[in-house]
Amino acid sequence: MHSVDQKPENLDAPARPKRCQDCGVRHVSLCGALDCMELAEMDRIAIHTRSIDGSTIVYEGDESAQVYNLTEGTVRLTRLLPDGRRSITGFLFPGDFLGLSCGGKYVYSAEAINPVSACQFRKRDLDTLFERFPKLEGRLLNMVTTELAAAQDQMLLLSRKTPKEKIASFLLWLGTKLDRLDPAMSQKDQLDLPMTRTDIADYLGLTIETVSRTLASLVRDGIIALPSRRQIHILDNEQLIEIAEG
Amino acid sequence: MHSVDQKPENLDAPARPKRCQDCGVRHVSLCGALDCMELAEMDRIAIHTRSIDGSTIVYEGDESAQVYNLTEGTVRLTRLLPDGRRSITGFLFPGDFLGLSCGGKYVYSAEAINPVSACQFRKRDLDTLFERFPKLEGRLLNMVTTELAAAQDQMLLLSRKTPKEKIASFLLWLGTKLDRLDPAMSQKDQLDLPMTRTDIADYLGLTIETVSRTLASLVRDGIIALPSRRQIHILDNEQLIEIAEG
DNA sequence: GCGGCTATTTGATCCAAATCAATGTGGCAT
DNA sequence: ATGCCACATTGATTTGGATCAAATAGCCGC
Repeated sequence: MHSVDQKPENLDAPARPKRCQDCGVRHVSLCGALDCMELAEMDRIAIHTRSIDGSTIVYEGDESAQVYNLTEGTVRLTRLLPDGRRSITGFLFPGDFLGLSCGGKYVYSAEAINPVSACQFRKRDLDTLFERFPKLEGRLLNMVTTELAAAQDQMLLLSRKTPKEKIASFLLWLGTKLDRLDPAMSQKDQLDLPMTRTDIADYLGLTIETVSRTLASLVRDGIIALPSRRQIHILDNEQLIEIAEG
Repeated sequence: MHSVDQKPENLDAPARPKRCQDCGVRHVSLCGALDCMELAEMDRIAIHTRSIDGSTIVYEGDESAQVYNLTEGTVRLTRLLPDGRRSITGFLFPGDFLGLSCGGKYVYSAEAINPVSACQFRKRDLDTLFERFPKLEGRLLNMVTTELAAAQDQMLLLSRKTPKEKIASFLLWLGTKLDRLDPAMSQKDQLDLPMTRTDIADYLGLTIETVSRTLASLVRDGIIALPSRRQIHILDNEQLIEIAEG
């Protein structure tokens, strides 16, 4: 199905993320939710890891002893049915956490869809940290709660939206995500897709053919342009919003 | 669409939940995750409320100043598209929390589908409690994380399972839920549905006709029986499991 | 630039589930 | 009991998106 079976490599001399300009600590990019002290401490116990394009970072069903905080790149979370049908339950971007799930096992596989860097923590180290910084847990609670709300949006999308609405919602969502990553550089109307059509299809509960045809129809209507396979220009944001919701 | 527009009634002399046999405190049923001290304190700041069948407890988009802990009954969480298409993103049972979502607004409506009792907290009271019992937050984090995993299961179901697989998964899931509520009384193979066919359809991303037909086909295959509209006997659990996953 | 490979697009056909349309059933108020 | 009404089932028809099947376009190593 997918040839992705390398464990992430912990480099011998681990590449460290850049230091924060403000406070001098290295970056665990927790969406700006942490103060410097917390950042510094989290960084102290982190191992910096890299995963190459296509490699699997965690495997569905594996013992979940590690938690990751993504610092670079994009990760897809996948679930499989025994016969190979696949669902992508989410994409992770820098700042997102991976592996927080309670209980002993990961409930999804996480695969790098481009070169990824992450800070890796042992779960029990993190627990120790929670005791020293009780507010950390509250911040994570907020993050997970936000994720849950997003998951519910996705359920509405998957169960009740048409392919056109799904694609429109997806493009708008991706726009805000990419914009948040680098507000300076990105023009919100010019998306660089990190994922393939297959990924989009598995994220939206469609086939690649339907994704392709739906994008084509949006091009025909002058709402988007496809300068290349991995680029999408949004020409008419207003109308995209209109399509996304009845 | 649905004639559900009564705010929950805070009874003048609020009915208090039963005291715990072990420790004498009143029940905030947090899935057994709390110790007696925490329970007692949570109970102290709770208002006990009741909602009648069909009433809406919280409205999508409303200011979310209240958190509820369900003690009796069943609640459905719904999201609507502007044109009325509906998705039920989950059902809540006694012990479940409602309204934890961060940010200022509820992201779904919550409706009682039978008579419901709940302990109601002001969010800021809960925050105060978190400071006194820092572990509480960690426990909630675990609960929300578990919910998130369930949400991802549901995404796989919605996007990639066939109607038959959806119904089978639903029945198995409901069985474990109802069983957990009252392990003594319930026989796991005899389900009392709290929800209508429409609710099931909106939960599984199907139409009521398809729900009805699919149940009928399971009856034909001798896998379940429908003694009445709100009762389902599971005759062949093994096969139901087999159907639920390819 | 030239194969060779994979991702993507496009076209033709099919089928499962939605929609449309009755019909049946159970619960409840009178 | 009776009638009413919302809920549920069952049947007929339609259709949107899946599937099957090429064709095309990038992209990489050489």
